Amino acid sequence: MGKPTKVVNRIRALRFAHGEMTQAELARLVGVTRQTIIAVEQGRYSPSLEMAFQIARVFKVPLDDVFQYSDAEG
Amino acid sequence: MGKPTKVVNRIRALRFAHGEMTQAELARLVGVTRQTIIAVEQGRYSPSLEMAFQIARVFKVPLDDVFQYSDAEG
DNA sequence: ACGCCATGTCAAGTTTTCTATACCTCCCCC
DNA sequence: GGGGGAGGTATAGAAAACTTGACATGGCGT
Repeated sequence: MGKPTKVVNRIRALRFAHGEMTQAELARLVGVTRQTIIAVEQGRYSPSLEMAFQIARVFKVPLDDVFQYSDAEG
Repeated sequence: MGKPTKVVNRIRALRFAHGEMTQAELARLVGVTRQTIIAVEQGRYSPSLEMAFQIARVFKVPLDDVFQYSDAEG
């Protein structure tokens, strides 16, 4: 299942916009494992608020720039 | 423990700024239980990203207006 | 004094998020 | 034609978030 999540994200785009940053590198900078990044990037589940803030911080953008709430779904 | 959380919030202030909205009413609008609102408002744990977006939506403000990430904290 | 409402606490339980291993495919390079 | 790096899958289990229900306190109105 995983319930496709109401929150969408631009992590993949932001990674490539930041020097082709790999999932492993992002995971290291955020302080989580690689599969957590994969799962969040794919929208299999939405991250904790703390992790969301840390991802935004890595990319030096506001949180709303990484994650958007989509009402239409589920 | 509960780990005092690196994320702080202005939920209480926003509730009072919105017609003295009660915790129970906010919980109803967000779609969670009253205890969850209490715990998040007190910073006992940080909410999921979805819940954070829903709270911001109730108050009609951006997410960054409700929650702030504070690096300094143990 | 009494009831009621808002806030808060505790404890036990479920669901979701996250970790740790392991393994798999595809592409590129030597 | 083998090795390595990047993305992805699967499983089991820990940790955090969230629920349900019961109970305690203080303020307010009657």
